[in-house]
Amino acid sequence: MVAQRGEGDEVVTTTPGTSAAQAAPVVPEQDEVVVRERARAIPEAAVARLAVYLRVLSGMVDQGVTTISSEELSAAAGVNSAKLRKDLSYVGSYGTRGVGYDVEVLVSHIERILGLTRKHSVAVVGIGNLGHALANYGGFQSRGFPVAALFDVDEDLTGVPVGGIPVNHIDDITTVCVEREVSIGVIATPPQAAQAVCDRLVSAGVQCILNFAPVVLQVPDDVEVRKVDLAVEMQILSFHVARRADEASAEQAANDLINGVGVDRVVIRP
Amino acid sequence: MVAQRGEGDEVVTTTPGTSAAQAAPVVPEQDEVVVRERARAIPEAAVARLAVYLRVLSGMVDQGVTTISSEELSAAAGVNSAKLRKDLSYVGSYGTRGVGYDVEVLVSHIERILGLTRKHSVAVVGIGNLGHALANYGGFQSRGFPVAALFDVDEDLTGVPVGGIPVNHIDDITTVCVEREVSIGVIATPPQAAQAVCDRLVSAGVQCILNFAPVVLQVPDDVEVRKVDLAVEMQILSFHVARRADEASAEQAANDLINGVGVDRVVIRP
DNA sequence: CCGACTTTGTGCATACCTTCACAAGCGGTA
DNA sequence: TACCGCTTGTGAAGGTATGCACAAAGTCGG
Repeated sequence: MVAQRGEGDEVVTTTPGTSAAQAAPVVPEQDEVVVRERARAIPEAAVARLAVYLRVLSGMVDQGVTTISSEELSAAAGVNSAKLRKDLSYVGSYGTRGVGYDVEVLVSHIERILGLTRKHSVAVVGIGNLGHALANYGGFQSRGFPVAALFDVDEDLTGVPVGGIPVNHIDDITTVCVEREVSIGVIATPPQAAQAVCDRLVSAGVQCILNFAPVVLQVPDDVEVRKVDLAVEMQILSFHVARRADEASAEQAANDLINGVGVDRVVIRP
Repeated sequence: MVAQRGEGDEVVTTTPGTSAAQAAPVVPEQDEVVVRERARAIPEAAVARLAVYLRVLSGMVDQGVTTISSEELSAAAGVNSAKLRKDLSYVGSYGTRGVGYDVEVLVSHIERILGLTRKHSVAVVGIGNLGHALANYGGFQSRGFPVAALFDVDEDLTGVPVGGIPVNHIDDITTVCVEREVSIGVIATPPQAAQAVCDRLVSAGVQCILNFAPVVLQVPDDVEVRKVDLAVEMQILSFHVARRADEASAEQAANDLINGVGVDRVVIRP
C-alpha cells in the first residue's frame, strides 16, 4: 500500500519495506499512518465568516424566522450570496433547493463545526483597563465562553473580584488553568509582559491564545494565536484616510490642470 | 486623446466627441477625466503588515538599532522574509543591497504611506466598560491618534471626564465631530445602538469607523469600516480547539484501528 | 581597484480565495 | 403526474496573495 493524496477523510498506510518516493511536498516516513482531516479543508476566511453567519442567524431565531434564503442571509451578513453558499457547503448540504435553509438546523450545524457544542473556559491575564472590560463583558459568557479565571501580577489585586471572579496571582497560572480546564488564554497585559505570560500559558497546556498586546508572540507550532491590535486597526484606517485625501487632492489638481481644456468633470476610479 | 489603462499614476482624458468604446469593466462617461492612484495598488493585507513592521521598527529605534536586514525584521515581525521585502517594495526601494534597511528611513517612509504624518482625531462612542478602556488606553495618543471626543447616550455621564476628556451627549455628535475634525469614529455601544450611531457619525462626515459592536454595519461606499468582534475571534479559536480534538481522537481511533497491522505509529498531516 | 560576499528587489509558479454561471433538485400548482 | 419557478450546490474562471529562487547591486577587505 502506498500513501496517496485525496479528498475527504482517509486513512492511508505505508507498510514496512515500501519505500515509495513521493512527489508530495512532505515525504512520509516509513511505518506511519497518514490521516487527513476534512475539518482542515475549511479555509480560515470561511471560518471567520461562519461565526458572523451564526450571529446573524441567532438574531433570526429571536425574531421567529424559521427559514432563510442565501440571498437574505448574505445581505444581512454583508457578503456575496455565492460566497455564503460556498461557505455553508463546507459545513454540509443542509439547504432545500427552491426554499432556503432552516435557520435552526443551520445554527446547530455551524455550532458543531465551530466546536461550540462544548464550553471553552477562558482565562484573562492582565486586569488593567482592558482586562476589566473583558472580565465584565457579558458577551463571552452568553456565547459559551465562560471566563473561568483572572490573573494579574499586582498583589493588591489578588483576591479582589472583578466581574464576579476573584483575581489570582499570575504565579498560580499553571495550577489554576489546569484545574479549571482553561482552553483559551486572553493576554491583556502590557507588551513587555506578554511573551512571558504567553510562555506560562503554553506550559499550562493552553493551546489557543487571544493576544491584545502589541507584540508578535513566539509560540510552538501546536499553539494557535490570534491577535487584536488596536493600533494596527487605526493605522489601516489612517491609510484609507490618507488615500482619500490623496484622491481628493489629485482630483483637485486634475481639475485645476484641465481647467478650460474641454473636460467637464473628473472621476476617480478605484 | 483616448482613455487607456496603465501602471502608476496617470491622468487620462476623454475629450468631447471621442466615443471610444472601452473594453474596461466600467465604461467612462464622456467628458470626464480618469485618475488612477498608485496608493490603491497596495494590497490590504500588506497594509496591515506594514503597521506591524512599523511597530517592530519603532522598538528597534529605541534599542539604538540603525540598520536591519529583511531577514532580521521579518523574523521579528513573524513573517516570511520574501513577503516582507515585497511589502516594503510597495513603499518604495529604500534598502541597500548587501546591507539592509536604514531603520529611521524605513520608519518615515512607512509612516508616510500609512498617512501617519498627520494626526487623526478619534471619537469614541459608548462609554461603557470597553469605552472606558479605550478612552484610558494610552496607545492611541502615543501613536498619533488623539482621542478628541467621547459620547454616550446616558445623560448622567455627560460632562464627566473619562481619561481626561469630558463625555458629550450623543445628540451633539455632529457638531462636536465637525468642530474637532474627527476623522475616525470608534463604536463601543451595545449592538442595538450601533447602526444608529454609525449613521450619525457618517452624517457628521466621519469616513472611517472602527466597530466593536457585534453587528454588520451598513454604510455608504465611501466610508471605510473595520470591525473587531471578540466573539468571532473566540469562535475561530474554538474551531481550532475542536479541530485539534478531532485530530487527537482520529489519531486515537486510527491507532486503535491499526493495532497489530504492522504499522508503528500514526502521524497527522495538515 | 578588484573580487568575494551579502542582501535587496522581483519574475514566476503556486496556492488560496472569490465570483460567476448554471445544472440539479425541490415545492407548489393545475 | 407533469410542469414551472425558485434556490441550492458546485465546476470553472478569474483574481489576489504567497513563497521560491535568482539576477542585480551594493559593501568590504585586501
